[in-house]
Amino acid sequence: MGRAPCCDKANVKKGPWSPEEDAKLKAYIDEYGTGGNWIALPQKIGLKRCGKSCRLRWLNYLRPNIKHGGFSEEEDNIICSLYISIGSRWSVIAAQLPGRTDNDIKNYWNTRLKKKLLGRRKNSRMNRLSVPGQDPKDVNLGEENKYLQNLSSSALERLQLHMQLQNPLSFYNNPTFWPKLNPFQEKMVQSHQFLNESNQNNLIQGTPISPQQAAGECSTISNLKADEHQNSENERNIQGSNFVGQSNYTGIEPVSGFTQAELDDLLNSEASDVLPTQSHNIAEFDCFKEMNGSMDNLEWWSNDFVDANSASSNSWDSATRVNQSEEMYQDYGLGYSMQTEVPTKMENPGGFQNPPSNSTAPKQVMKATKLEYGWFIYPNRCNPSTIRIYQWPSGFAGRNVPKFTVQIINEAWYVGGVFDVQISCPSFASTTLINPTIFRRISIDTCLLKNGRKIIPGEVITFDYSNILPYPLSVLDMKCF
DNA sequence: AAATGTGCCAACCGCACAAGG
DNA sequence: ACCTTGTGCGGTTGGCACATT
Repeated sequence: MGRAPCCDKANVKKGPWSPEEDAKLKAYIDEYGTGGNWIALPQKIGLKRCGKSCRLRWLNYLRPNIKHGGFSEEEDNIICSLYISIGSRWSVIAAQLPGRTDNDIKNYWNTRLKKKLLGRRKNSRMNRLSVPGQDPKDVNLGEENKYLQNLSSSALERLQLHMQLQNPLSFYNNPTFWPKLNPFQEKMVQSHQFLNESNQNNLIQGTPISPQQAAGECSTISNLKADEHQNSENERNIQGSNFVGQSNYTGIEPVSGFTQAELDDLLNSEASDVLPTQSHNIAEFDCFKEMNGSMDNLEWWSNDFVDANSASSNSWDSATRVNQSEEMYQDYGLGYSMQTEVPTKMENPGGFQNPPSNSTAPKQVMKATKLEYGWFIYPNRCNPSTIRIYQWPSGFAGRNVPKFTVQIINEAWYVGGVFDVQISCPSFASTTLINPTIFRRISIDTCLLKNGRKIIPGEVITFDYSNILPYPLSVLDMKCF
């Protein structure tokens, strides 16, 4: 037996709203509010409309400060980045764009932005994929085709977008497109070249880390405990003078504290080898100490990884597997034109003074230990000098959403280059400076910042973009120099 | 000029979830 | 524990406007 209809379908008007109906609804809600009952509302006003229809009309059209059309490049960036990371959670995406409704964004994505980003070659490409075994080289293609066919269209889109960002001809991966470094940065590039090459051997070349692998990475994150002393030092500095002096950190340590053997092990591990150990080890994280070691918190963290393996948000895992046949995608045009958006000069974010890169002047550090909610970072691909930090909304508690964590979206944006990174958080009085940081293949190791670990000047930071399930709310800016 | 195709967007539909009885 | 109800969300559709053939 089906569900009872929410209203008498025979006696409700459908279709476009008339100006009179709009006026009635708006006048009533302006004066009395919705009364907490949309179903009863149309009868009170005398509208022959379904309550759901009234709600939709109000939320999508009549509500104050609603914007229609005219999406800016900045909004495009946000929508795209969030779609790649969280998929079609339009309401969450809409929460990042004041005045925009989920319906508006959904329509905009489906009718324009998706085409703009994915280009028109998708179909021909996918058609080729549907004929396995044509190319003798594609011995494993049949299996992967099955896998691809099982992906949702959303996952495929996100995968394609992701793969585009890994395109070696893309802006992100092609140094010739990058803005020129200042002399200090050039010097740092040269002086750290051998480190880059050394680290490169320890990196997972062109291969996104699956959620399972990410879980594995977290399972080894207790290696970071060795840094706790340094962190404590930093914390004292932060809470005291807001200054972190030059660190002795050499940056030679393998990525994320991994040895090559550990990395190999990680890459060869099956999820079943990894997941069972995670809950034991993550209990050692600072973040859980901050959260009083609550098992609830432990649970959401575990669920986060489980969710990352589920169908709804698994495209990162998908990327890992499909990436084995990356050539299938590599000649996609870069649907997203950002070359023209590269600023000719790096912007100084408003609100604080940034000391010269080679200055020995004290630098302020963001007080990051008391994050009430979580943060995640995503790159503003339009403006390569800017990435953004998002904050978890408190309202999502109870929906298996982490109270706080730090995540990253895509590593490709950062590939190569040396940046001084200054994190500016308006809600904090001070800022964090990473100076210098070698961004070779970058994604924030979620655990590094998740546990409130301070970013140490001179250290090599590894970002991990793989296990992302953020529910963003507010935006803060983080800018690179 | 008519037919057809395409883009766009408001609105609808059905499902999932939470709250309350 | 189960059922009912209201709400929120994402996918889909219908229809209008404009472009192309």
